[in-house]
Amino acid sequence: MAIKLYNTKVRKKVDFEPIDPDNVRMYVCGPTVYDRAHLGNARPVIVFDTLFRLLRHTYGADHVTYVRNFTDVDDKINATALARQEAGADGTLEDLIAQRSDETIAWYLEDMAAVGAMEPTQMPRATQYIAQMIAMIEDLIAKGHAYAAEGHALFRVRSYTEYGALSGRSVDDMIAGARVEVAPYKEDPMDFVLWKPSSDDQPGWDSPWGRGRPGWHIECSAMALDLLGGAFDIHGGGNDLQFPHHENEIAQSTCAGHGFANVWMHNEMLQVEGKKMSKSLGNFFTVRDLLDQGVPGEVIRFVMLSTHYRKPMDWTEKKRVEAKIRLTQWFRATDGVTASKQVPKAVVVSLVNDLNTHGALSAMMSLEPSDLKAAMQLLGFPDAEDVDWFRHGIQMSSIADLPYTADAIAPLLSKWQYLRDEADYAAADELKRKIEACGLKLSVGAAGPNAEPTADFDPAKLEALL
RNA sequence: GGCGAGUUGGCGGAGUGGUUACGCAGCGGAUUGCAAAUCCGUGUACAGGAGUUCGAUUCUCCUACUCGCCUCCA
Repeated sequence: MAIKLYNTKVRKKVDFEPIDPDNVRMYVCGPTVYDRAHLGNARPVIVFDTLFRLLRHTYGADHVTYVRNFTDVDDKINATALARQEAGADGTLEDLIAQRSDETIAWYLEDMAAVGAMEPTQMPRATQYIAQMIAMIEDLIAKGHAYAAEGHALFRVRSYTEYGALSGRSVDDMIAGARVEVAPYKEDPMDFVLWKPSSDDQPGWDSPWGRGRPGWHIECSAMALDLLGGAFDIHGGGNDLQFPHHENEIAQSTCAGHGFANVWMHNEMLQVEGKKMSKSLGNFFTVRDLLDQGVPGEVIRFVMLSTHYRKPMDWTEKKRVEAKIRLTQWFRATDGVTASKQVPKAVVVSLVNDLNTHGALSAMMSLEPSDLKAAMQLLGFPDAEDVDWFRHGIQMSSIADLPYTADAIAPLLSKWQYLRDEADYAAADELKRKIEACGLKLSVGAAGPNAEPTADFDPAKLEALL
């Protein structure tokens, strides 16, 4: 089935035709590793992970290369390292910077794994590509698209006539907007930094322009070239990166003589209860915060996939609750079931249509268990057999296989059943009321009475009932 | 100020030039000692105005409103 993707570059959906079906190549802008990933950071990760899975499903698992970088050259990382040094931490500033990056990367991978994201094929770090960046800058200068000035290297925006095409802006309009940094060493206010000088307390590398560090944009161009070649298939990221980051990447790579990405994909932003997530509004939280609050990663993933990636996604408490209910039903339906070999067509049809994940989830509402399981696997949901919170709930509802409170619950449920069998409903209801006061919820299924713990479950109260 | 996206039933959220998803909630029913769960049934909504058309929620233009980006931020 042909995949259609919305290409920001041409502002419409296009049939996706890989340059090489045996090696489909995708680059996604990764995080700056200075702190825990917030919920908004998880959106592109989940979106492009889903695309990665779809591409693997379509072209074969070994025929897709997915590169996502780590930006580990950044002033916020430096600031943390410097603060630690001043607080008396051992090691050089370089060590402390590396330490901060390393721990942040470990957190990131842990949190993203929790929401079901596979690791990309390659995860290059900016600090490993300094030489390639310098080479590319030198090439741009040699070709007249960049220049050195006062320890900086700058991209000459006026030398690239297509500048602004991706984001639909013109250089003149932007200057009219007057929100550009004016600097004496710039030929034109729109020119952006490829390389900048470092002071002694900042990390730096030797370069033809003196000791310094790369600007933000050049790393993606250099890494993509090295790992994916001069032309590749898909470049993704949040739509806040469209300008200037992606515009600048295009300018750099194109002027260096490379084809760069054919398809540009941008996900919309995340909101929380209808508002932008921000520290000042007090609605800012990380993926780890949610996980620690007991929100399972697959619930986060479900909520993310329930809105199309090109629409703003509103994270709400209500959606979180509904997602968990839905997933519980699906896990219940697929527990112990063998997945179908083929993913149901209705699900694939939605996904290949510009990653209509909501449509896919909708189609999954009416599937047979084995088909549902196959679809869930394609979308990156774990198997029911591997989900701890789900297993725990099942265990609690099975009299034969209860955890530590089994001895307490079993006789109580037996007694309740006995009273009901005897039609002594007044006594049965009274007992039910007491048991439920302990935070258990009673129900009657085909196999007999069940007890499921609620959030208020208190084993101590249960012990007291005996 | 510049650029862009969006506005669908009570809510969430797809999609389509004519037959109008899906989920939640609601309502009716089955079942149930009562519940829960489950099952069946049930809802013609597409911001406003103008235009194109035999016909527009779907295309074009205008208006209103919302949101995002332009500044470290996915």
